[in-house]
Amino acid sequence: MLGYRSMFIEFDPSVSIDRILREITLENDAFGASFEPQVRPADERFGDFQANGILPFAKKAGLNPRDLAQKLIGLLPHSDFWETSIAGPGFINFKLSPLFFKKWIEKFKNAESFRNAAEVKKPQKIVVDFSSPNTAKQMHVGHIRSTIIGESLARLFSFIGHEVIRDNHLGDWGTQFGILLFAIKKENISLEDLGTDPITKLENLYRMGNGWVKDDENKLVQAREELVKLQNGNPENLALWQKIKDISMDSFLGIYKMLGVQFDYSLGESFYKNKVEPVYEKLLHHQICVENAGALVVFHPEHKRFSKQPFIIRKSDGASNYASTDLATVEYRRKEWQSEQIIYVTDGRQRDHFEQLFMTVQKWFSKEKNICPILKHVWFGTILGEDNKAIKTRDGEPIKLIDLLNESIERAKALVVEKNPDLENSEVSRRAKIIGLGAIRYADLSQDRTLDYVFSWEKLLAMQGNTGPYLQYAVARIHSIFRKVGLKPNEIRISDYPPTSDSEKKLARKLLFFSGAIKQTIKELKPHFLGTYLYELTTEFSSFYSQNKVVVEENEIKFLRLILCARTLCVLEIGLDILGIETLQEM
RNA sequence: GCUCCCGUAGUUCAAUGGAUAGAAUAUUGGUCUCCGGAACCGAAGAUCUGGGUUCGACUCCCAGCGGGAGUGCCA
Repeated sequence: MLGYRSMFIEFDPSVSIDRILREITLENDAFGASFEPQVRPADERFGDFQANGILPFAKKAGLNPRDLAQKLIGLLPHSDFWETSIAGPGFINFKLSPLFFKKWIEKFKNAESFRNAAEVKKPQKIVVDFSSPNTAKQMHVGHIRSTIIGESLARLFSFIGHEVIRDNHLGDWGTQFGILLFAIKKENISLEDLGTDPITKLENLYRMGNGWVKDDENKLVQAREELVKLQNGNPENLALWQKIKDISMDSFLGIYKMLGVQFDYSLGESFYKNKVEPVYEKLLHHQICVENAGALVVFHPEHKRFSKQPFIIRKSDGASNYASTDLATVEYRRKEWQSEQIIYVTDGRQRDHFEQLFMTVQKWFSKEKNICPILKHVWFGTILGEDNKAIKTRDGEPIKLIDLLNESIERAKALVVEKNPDLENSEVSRRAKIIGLGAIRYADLSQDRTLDYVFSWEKLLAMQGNTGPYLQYAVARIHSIFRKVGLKPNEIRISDYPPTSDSEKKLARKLLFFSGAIKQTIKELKPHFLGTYLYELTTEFSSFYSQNKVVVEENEIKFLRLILCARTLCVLEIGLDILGIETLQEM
């Protein structure tokens, strides 16, 4: 009887506690199947986990919550793994025993066992659609969030066992090409000979062209003609367009390489331009869309807003727009790739668009009795300028993404040189890159993605306090300890001792919450939950490190502390890798 | 007009409806014979206003106030 009820050492201990509470309440008259344990991590002062479910349950049943809590505790089989107590109005606190910590540390011993423990039961094929810059322009600060958040989510999905397809949905078929082609021809520019920074040249040309057409109706007409020629397949314009795309991709790839991002596909809107006609036909056939003022639009009568606000899928001049290509894209990803889930990582200002897109797709797929992939819009806040307005490309000075990245690397370089005056240049550069890019990534990923923030160099490039380099520093120090003892982290044997000192226990305790942090990050698709957890783990480590000397005479104490270091290192390296932040052995 | 997002220490950010709202930074006092001071320990400092729901509200609902966004042919 106690066999199946006995506590298993789970990656997430709250799972075991929840299961046992459900088992013992299920057959009991006082509780029954409707009892929800509500197991949460507890405040350190009270224990390690708490079950809050007694309070609402007692209220509903008209019982005294403390009495009921007492009853529940009475039903619990004795365990060497925890102590329970009732507190406040009826919280049940679980304080895990040193034995539990010892067993947990023994069981989850390397990246492999962490990964296995975190794996989902049913892996899915998930498309992550992110970054998606427009060709003919440089990537600017506005693109950093999609790129970094998207990559992090992709890594997270992979970590828990999903199959991930990274797709860079390039904006390579917009109206910008009319203006750009016009400018190229008028200035008689050769795209083969744009010098060392071709993308900047293109961008300047576009800006120039944009200025012309604004003031001159005649030039606007000519630019439109170039666009029409391109869309009709004019070979000259098509060749120029392809060349522009190649130049753009070169510049994007430089940034992706720095950031460790690799796409499986970069299909872009142009890929779908010939796939929209059948979509129109199908949606018309199913009476999902209607013609309205010359355009083809979708209304959703059941929706308070979209019953009036149209989703325009074909413009009145017959041309497609991003709604058209997005529809075709969903169909392609489902049919060709069998995607079960599609995640779009874009600016929050596109929320209406995606809401309308998703509703339309669901109706469409439902009519055809096709399985509709799970569609999620992972939106993020705007990066604002000093004036609290979005940083825009057209006016003002857009901050180029490449400049931001390089600036951070330069700042890191100065610090690395300051700390290591004799280090050779190549190693300085290597470390500076990892530290500088880590700082930027962490700055963005450590805050809730849905919030806007005002752009500031200081914020993005900070290297002290709650920052990427702080986490990297802890990793480097752990490596340093292992160098000192001449052992590798995976060579550390289990100590006979469980965590005993205050900071040993606190550190071990924090390690247990890794799984919870992963789950919460997945549930909300918000990497800052993981970032916050890693920061908290790091502060526990730093505290432990300064209060407990690791390399001591007594072997069992030494190995206990070394194993805590090894496990902390493992969690930090896995977690930081999910955030896309590289680590160093020395910094 | 309608819809959505956001108002938390001086500043920048946290807080699956749960116990005394956590950090960073700035200010300030310590650690400084230490396995790496990019560190550690301490002090001080905050939930926009008013109602409501709840055993319990930063969190949910309503009304204000303030900031931002979207709202038919850009993406």
